[in-house]
Amino acid sequence: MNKITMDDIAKMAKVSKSTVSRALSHDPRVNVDTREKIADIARDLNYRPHQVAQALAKKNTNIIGVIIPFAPRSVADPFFLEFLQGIGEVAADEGYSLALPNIGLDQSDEMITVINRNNVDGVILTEPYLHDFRIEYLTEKEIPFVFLGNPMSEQDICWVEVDNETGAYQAVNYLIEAGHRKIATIAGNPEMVSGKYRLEGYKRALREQGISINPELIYYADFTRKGAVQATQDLLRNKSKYTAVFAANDLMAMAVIRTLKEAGVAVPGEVAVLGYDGIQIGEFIDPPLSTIKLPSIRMGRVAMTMLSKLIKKEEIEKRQVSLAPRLLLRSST
Amino acid sequence: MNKITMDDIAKMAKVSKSTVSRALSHDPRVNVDTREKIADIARDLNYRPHQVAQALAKKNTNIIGVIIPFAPRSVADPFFLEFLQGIGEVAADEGYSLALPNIGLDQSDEMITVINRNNVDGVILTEPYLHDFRIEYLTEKEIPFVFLGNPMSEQDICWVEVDNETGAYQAVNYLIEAGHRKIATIAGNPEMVSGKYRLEGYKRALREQGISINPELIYYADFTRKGAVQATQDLLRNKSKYTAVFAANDLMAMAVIRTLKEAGVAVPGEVAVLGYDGIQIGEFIDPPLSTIKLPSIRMGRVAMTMLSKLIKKEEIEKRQVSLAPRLLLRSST
DNA sequence: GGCCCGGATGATAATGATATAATGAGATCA
DNA sequence: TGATCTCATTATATCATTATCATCCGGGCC
Repeated sequence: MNKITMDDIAKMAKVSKSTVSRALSHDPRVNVDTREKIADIARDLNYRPHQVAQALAKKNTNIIGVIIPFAPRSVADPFFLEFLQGIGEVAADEGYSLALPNIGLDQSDEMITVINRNNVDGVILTEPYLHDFRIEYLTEKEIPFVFLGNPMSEQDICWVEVDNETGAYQAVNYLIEAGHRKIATIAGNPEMVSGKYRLEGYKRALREQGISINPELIYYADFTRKGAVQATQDLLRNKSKYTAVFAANDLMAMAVIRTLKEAGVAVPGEVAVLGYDGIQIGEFIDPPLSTIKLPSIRMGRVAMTMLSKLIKKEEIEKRQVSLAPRLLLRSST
Repeated sequence: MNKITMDDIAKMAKVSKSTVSRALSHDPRVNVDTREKIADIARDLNYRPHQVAQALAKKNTNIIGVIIPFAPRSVADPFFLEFLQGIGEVAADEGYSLALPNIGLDQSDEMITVINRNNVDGVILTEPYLHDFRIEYLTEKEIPFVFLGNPMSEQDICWVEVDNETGAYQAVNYLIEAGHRKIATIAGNPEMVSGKYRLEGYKRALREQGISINPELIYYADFTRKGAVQATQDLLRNKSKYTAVFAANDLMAMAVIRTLKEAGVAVPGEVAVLGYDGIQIGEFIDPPLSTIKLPSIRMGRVAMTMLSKLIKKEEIEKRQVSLAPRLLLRSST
């Protein structure tokens, strides 16, 4: 099947391909009549510009790389899919495609491949680490990027987040006001911003209410189901008393609930469980999961909108967007 | 930041860029010494080929398009994410990136955009329709493609599936053997292959066991949660008796369970519910969902492996792969 | 000595678009 | 009337590669 090119159209319209190029990109310099003639021919032939050639000449690909944690998290975590949905909506409107590089455990290698091959116009990153090496890398390469989550960098970086500390504070504060005094937490990876500051919020809530922080009630997992099961099993062997568990994400909260139930602990009767993220599936489990609801889809939209402006070098009124967490009470507390 | 090109390397190595190109692609015609010299320089400069230029010259992009139903299904349905994971693993191994075009309701437009712009080497499609127009389109354009699901076409198309009819038959047969006689079903979209044949399996199981098919117990939804809630509400108003519900996917099954529970119907006490897909999240709901487990990740791997061979025009021993469904009993039945 | 051969490399074209400089015709102005 | 300017269009360069054809050179053969 012969693909039709700009040259073909040029010949048929008896003009040069420069004119065709301009006509199709609505350049005002080309005469209205010729533009319409060219447009007609292009439509008749069902012509679509060759994106690769266009990308080479224009130096942009209209492709956005989205760096989502793949194994072991992605399959398990609907939160990122919701976020992706938000990105996708805006990206489609703005004419971008999404590329999902399959990021393994060693993100540095993958980053180099993705970025250095000059085939993305910008990148959306998730899960910032403290002192995230990717910032320096992308800055040096002059690739526009937006973070999901505040990477806590001194630089003026674009990001969208829901403040982790505030959200966690709000969560634990609620538990305290509901009468809980002994509150355990399954914290996330403390090297990640989200892991660290959700724990900080937990601690601040306890402190402000005059409750001493018991290190034996703080467990670390890696935001995965598996890690949470392990942590909960440790918790079950713990001699300290506790009446509530705050998990640093919903996925872990769900694992906590199941593990507790399997051990014969009633939720929320004996132990209340509170999650974080607000994934849709949370309402289907038993008991329906109380959680801190993040506007995941909206965050995706905001991130992509920001990235789009960044790429076009448009003015961005707010380069750091902090959305409000919302306590979503279902039945696990 | 100046991107380094092949020309730069050519100058430094004092050879032509033809030689550089050949050396870097391990062309045997180039002398071993010069090849190593060039390789050294390229490594020192951290050179990566410009993928877009490469794509233009070589006429392939190393990008695979994955057509996943976006709104309203994707966010909701972890099944596709699991499938995507499988694709991603193999794609990474084979050096392909994945592009996720944001497919809206009107798939035809999107297909044209994706395909006609010459920027994917191949496509993986999900959810075949009966007489799927995309087959003709892709065949004509000579774009390699693999379907998730048997599109029931006369042509020799590549696909991976778990036979819908068999899986559904197995599911319903189990219900019958467990003593159920009045079994309702929430069928999927009957224009989709999966919708139609899961219903066929349901019917055959009843027929073979000598149970008459009651059309009043057959409801149609569109594989979404929302549709299933509606269908379940209709079912609740139904005068016919029933003791079990077979839902054509897990997402709907979960909605069925919740809607029944909200109406005060005990699951599985009064009504058993059986799903289809085997998404991981199903084990967390109450009661944990019994289902037909599809090897979603494996299907992704198989599909991508097949597509890769198709692109390279390698021999494919089996162009149609049918994997076995597995009845996964948890507690909803 | 002339010819061929093959290994190694160079020069040039091709890929399909956009960007930039050049051109020609007609209008405007001093 | 010649110079300048504008407008529409063409010609050519550019993008960073790969593909194709050409060249060079030493060695073996007749």
